[in-house]
Amino acid sequence: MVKQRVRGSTTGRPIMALLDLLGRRWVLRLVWEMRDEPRRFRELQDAIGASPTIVNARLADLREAKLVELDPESGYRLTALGGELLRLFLPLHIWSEKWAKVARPK
Amino acid sequence: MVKQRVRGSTTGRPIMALLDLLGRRWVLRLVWEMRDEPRRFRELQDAIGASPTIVNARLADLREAKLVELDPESGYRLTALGGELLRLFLPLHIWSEKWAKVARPK
DNA sequence: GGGACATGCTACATATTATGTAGTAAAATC
DNA sequence: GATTTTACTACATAATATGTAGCATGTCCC
Repeated sequence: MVKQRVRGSTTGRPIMALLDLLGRRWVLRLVWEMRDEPRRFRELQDAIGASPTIVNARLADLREAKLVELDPESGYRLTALGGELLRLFLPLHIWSEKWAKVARPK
Repeated sequence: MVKQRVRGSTTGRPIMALLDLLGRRWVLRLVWEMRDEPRRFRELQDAIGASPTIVNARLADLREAKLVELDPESGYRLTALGGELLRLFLPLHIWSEKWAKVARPK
C-alpha cells in the first residue's frame, strides 16, 4: 500500500498531511484508546470494534507517522510525538460534553 | 442515509461521537477550509478535491452536528460551536510543522 | 422575455476501502 | 508437546467514495 502523495492534497503542507491522516477511519479512535496506557492489538480491535485488517492498516499508518510504536512487552503505545498530539486533543473531551447538549449527531 | 447509532460506538459517549464524526473522510479538511471565511459549495469541492456527492454528505453531517451552517448570502461557514472546535484545533497547525520534520507520512 | 451564469445538489456506474470470518506463524506457558 | 497469547494475513462480501453528467432555482444583463 504505497502512495506517492498525500491523499487528497497536492500541496504537501504538513497540516494537510496531518488532517488527512487523522481523517482516516479509526485513526482518532485508536489514538484515543492509547491515551492512558499501552494496548494490545486485540484490545484495540475489541475496543473500537473494527476488523483486524483495518486495525492493522491504521496502526501501520500511525507507526509510519511516528505517532505510535509497538513495545513487545506492553503493546502499542503513543510515542513522545504521539503524546504531544494527544495533549492537543484532550480539550476535545470536555468540549464534546458541551457540544452533545446542543447537537445530536447521527 | 439514516443511522440509528453512533458509528463504531455502543457507548454513545460524546467524545466517541465526536471522534467518529471528525474521523469521517474530508470532515477535518472541510472545517479547515472554512477557518477564515465562508466558502461556497463549489469552492469547497475544488479546494479539497472530493466529489460533490461526498462534499454534500459531509456538509450535511456537519450541519446536523451544528458545526456548520449555510448562509445563502456568503456560503457555508462555521457556527459559533464550529468556531470553538476550530480554535481547539488551531495548535495542530504549528505542531504539524514540527511533526513533518520527524515523520514523512504516506 | 430570453440567454448566460452561479448556486446547491442529485444520479449512477465504477473504483476504492472496510467488514466479517477464518486462519497462519511465532513465542510463551503449562 | 499441547494449549494459549501474540501480531497479523486472506479473501469474499458489503459499504463508501469517485468521476462525470446533469437538474432545478435564482440573478444578472441586454
